[in-house]
Amino acid sequence: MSKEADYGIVLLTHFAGGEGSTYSARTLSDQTRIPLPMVSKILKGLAREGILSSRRGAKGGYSLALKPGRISVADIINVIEGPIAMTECIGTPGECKQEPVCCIRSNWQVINQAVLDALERISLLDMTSPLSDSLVPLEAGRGIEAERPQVAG
Amino acid sequence: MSKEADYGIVLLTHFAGGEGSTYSARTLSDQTRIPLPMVSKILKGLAREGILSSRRGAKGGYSLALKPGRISVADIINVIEGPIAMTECIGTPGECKQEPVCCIRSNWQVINQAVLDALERISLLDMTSPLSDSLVPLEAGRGIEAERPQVAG
DNA sequence: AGAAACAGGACCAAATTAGTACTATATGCA
DNA sequence: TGCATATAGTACTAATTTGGTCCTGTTTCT
Repeated sequence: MSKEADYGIVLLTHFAGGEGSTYSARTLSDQTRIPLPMVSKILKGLAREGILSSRRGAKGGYSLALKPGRISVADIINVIEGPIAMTECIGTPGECKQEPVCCIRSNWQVINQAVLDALERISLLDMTSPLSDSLVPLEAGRGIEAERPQVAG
Repeated sequence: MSKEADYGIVLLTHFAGGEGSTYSARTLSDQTRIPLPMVSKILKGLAREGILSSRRGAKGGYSLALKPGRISVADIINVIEGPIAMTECIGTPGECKQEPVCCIRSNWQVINQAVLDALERISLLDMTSPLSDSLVPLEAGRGIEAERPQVAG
């Protein structure tokens, strides 16, 4: 994940913990220790995409455009980085020279979708308090046989 | 995911579908349409890490060092790209200036672990045939409320 | 001996990313 | 009205990462 998306989630979580308050870019930079120009850039983008609403001028700033329970981590990554894709061929089919002879593309789509689903189920509200540790990961077809492999040295 | 890891999985899946056969880099390059020098580089790395075993000289080549049911997708990504980490702070704690005031790091660790677990349960053998579509993604704490948010324009 | 094939680097070029800067515009307030 | 505050938009640069290549060994088979 890019730093911009990372920062974006930190910033938005800050909003979510703040009960609908309005924050200026400067305030957020101070509170999160993320450099001001970076904060500014990210917030501008999020406002353009409709995640934040903005107000210019004195006493202006940014606030969440939606309830924090209605925004998912997947949404945020999506608007900042573009579509979540583990492999290139997920996002841009037909662009890959290997595609005609590639027999694992459909499997990647299944895996990608599972991760996507997971990130879509985690809301910004969830991020404001500790997530349950008993998250159930996806189940594979046959799974790994017996013990873990001995790898490297 | 980097292209190198992507290619690596394609190549290894090829081995897994080939009943323990030995392949030369050139043969694999022909069969997968991945440029030879790239194939060569990747296979060398995988051999060094113990995923493949190699034989030099005429009639030499590479073969899987482990049963395909005992190697996970996570293992492969791990040896090619290094530790799977959605955010920088997962892999390198203490390096992030935001860490002292960051309250979502532990949540990222939970999410990261869930994805990691998922990828560890998918073996190379699984990749040789279509994965079940009914993979169950991780469950979030409270989850997203009602319908999806209206984002962008 | 010679061809086939891996081992190990060094190396380069292009793309991406992180971060900055500048100008314009809107708002609130004295 | 004038000034301070704050976002909007965009252009730019610098550094890192990545994808990809090449070369020089060494091993093994015929």
